[in-house]
Parts: sequence; C-alpha cells; structure tokens
Amino acid sequence: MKMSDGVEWAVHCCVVLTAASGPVPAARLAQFHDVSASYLAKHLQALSRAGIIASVQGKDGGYRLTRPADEVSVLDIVEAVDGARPAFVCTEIRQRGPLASPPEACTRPCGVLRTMAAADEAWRASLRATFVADLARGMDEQYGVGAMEPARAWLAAPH
Amino acid sequence: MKMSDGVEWAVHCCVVLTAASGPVPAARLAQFHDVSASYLAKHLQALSRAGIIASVQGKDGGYRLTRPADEVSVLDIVEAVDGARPAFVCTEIRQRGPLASPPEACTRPCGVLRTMAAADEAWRASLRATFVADLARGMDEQYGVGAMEPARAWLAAPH
DNA sequence: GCCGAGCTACTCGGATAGTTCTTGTCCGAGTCAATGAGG
DNA sequence: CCTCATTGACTCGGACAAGAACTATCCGAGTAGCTCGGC
Repeated sequence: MKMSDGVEWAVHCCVVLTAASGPVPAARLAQFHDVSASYLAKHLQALSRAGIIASVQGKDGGYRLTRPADEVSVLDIVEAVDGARPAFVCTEIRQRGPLASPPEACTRPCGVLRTMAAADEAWRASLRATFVADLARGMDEQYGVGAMEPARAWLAAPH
Repeated sequence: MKMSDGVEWAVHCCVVLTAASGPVPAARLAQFHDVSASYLAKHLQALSRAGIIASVQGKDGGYRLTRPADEVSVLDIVEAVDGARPAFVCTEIRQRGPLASPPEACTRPCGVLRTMAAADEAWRASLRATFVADLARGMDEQYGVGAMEPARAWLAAPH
C-alpha cells in the first residue's frame, strides 16, 4: 500500500512545466529536482504515453504540456505513473472452501469489494478535484506572487 | 499502489468470527476460506497486535473478536494488516536542486502533499464508515436471512 | 466418590527462505537545428 | 543574398540488472483440558 516515489517527481515536473516557455529536456528536469535522470525519464515516458505531456525530438527538444494546466488533474498523473488499477483486488474468497457460494449466486460483487471500491472512488474523486494549475497557484500564494519566475529563467538559461 | 492480499482474508475472517459462538483456531479459519494456514496466521497475529481480535491459548483455543462487530470498522482491519502509514510520502523535493526553497520557508507542507493527504483522508473516512457488522448484515441480505447459520455450525463441528 | 499432580495435545508467536514487483540504469533509433557550399 | 544538402549533436524510447517488499513457511514457547493415581 505504498505509492511509487515517481508520482511525486511527476507531479512536480508538471508544475514546473507550467512555468516553462518551451520544451524542457528530461535531463534538465532531473537536475532541477536533483533526482536520477535515468529514472525520471522512465516516468516522463509514462506521462507521455498517457497524453499528459508530449515529447519534442532533436536539438532544443524536450517535454511540454499538451493541455492547459487547469485541465490536468492530479489523478491523471497518478494513474499515468502508478497505474489505473484499483488497489484492492477481490479474489472471490466466497467461492472457495467447504461452504463456497455457488457462482450463480455471485452475480453481484461481495460486500468487501463494494466497500473497498467505494473508498477507492472517494480517493479518486478527491484527486480528480485538484489540478496542476491549482498547485502552481499554491506556489505563488505560499512563496509570494512571481515565485515561479526564477524557475522559468533557470529552465531557459543554458547549462 | 497495491494492497496486501492479506487484507481481504482478514476482513472475511472478522466477518466469519461474527457468526462463531466460541474461539476459532487459525487453522480452521484457513480451511474455511481455503487459504494458506501459515500465512493467514501471520495476518491474524497482526489483528491480535492491533487489539481487534484476542487469542485464547491451549486446547479449544483460537481467536475471538474483542469488541462488538458494530465497533470494528474496515479501516481498523486495513490499518492493522497493511500498516497505518499514508500511501504517499513526501520527500521534500522542493528543498533540493539549484532553486531549493530554504527550510525556514517550508513550515507548511507543500501543495502536493496537502492534495495527497486530503485524498488519503477521504479514503480513510470512507473505510471508517463501514463496520464488520454491516458486512455481516450484507451477507444476510444477499444470500437470505440466516445465511451465516451454516458457517456457525461448520465452525462448531469437530474436524 | 473426590481431589490433585502429571501429562498430552493443541494453541499462538516470532524468526526464517523464496518470489514477485518496484527501483534504478544503460545504450540505440530517430529528429531537429546549425553549417557550409553552391547558385 | 538566398537556397539546399550535409553534418552533427542532442533528444526520446524501450530493453536490461539490482534491491526491496511482499508472500509463504517452519519450528519453538506456552497453556488449557484430560487422565490417572492416591486419599
């Protein structure tokens, strides 16, 4: 019941990409956050497959957001990196053992699964309500308006 | 982001214990659900450590619920078996890299953590609202009133 | 017939290997921009 | 001065090991009930 560390990296990268004026290479995003470049690349590829970011090949290429930041929910990122499968998988325990329920009586999911699924949906709904744009705004509120400007400049400056 | 399979077993065991008239050995619970006895024992020990069930030693011993079934929430079981730590752990990425925020500016948790924590709390609240007694009632509603009676008889019968 | 010590069998509890999944890394295919020559 | 082919370097993308967590298992410590002998 542990979420992949890559989720945190991916979310921060999306927030940073909000401030970028052009495509940003994966290596520079890794340097910005001081994390493993190779491993971050793996997660950025997942975001790319999910259609959240798009890759620009060749020189001066990199990644950029495909949609406006207020249309990318945190849930989108979590599902792209960590998988969209629910955390709980029902193994149909009720159909096993000496008092197994017959399959024809198990058309409706069992109570345990229903409870877990409801909790999972509540979790997803909460993540679906927050967007990358909200997180970027939170930066400004916490560190002062214009807090993203140094990031934009750093990303644009040559290294 | 996958929940331990033992959680499902533990919840079902708690529901079955609702129908039991006395202590039930771990081996019999395993036989009832057709799962590994050794591994189920591990999870029952976790429930025991959490105070959800109590062990009775010696002959005719086993496990029994310590509280009424309407006072044991599904969240209690999940936290006992799978751990109470939140799924998302913030590694304070904002304090790393060339544009790291100074520690004195990070008294409040960052926006990503706040979002994840809120979702985690929504998930927990949902699980906290369902009790073992509700699941037992669901059995009766789905399979007919008195559906738990054969289970009680099977647990009491000698093997 | 009643009591008690001893014993047996059964219970849980924690320490111990095997396996799957996540983490972390690498090199190759593809692509865009810059460059230099030619018209 | 403008156009175009060539070159070059930089980008992503998927395939490849290492480590950790989960899964599964075993045997030892402890306890309650039963048995048998004595009173």
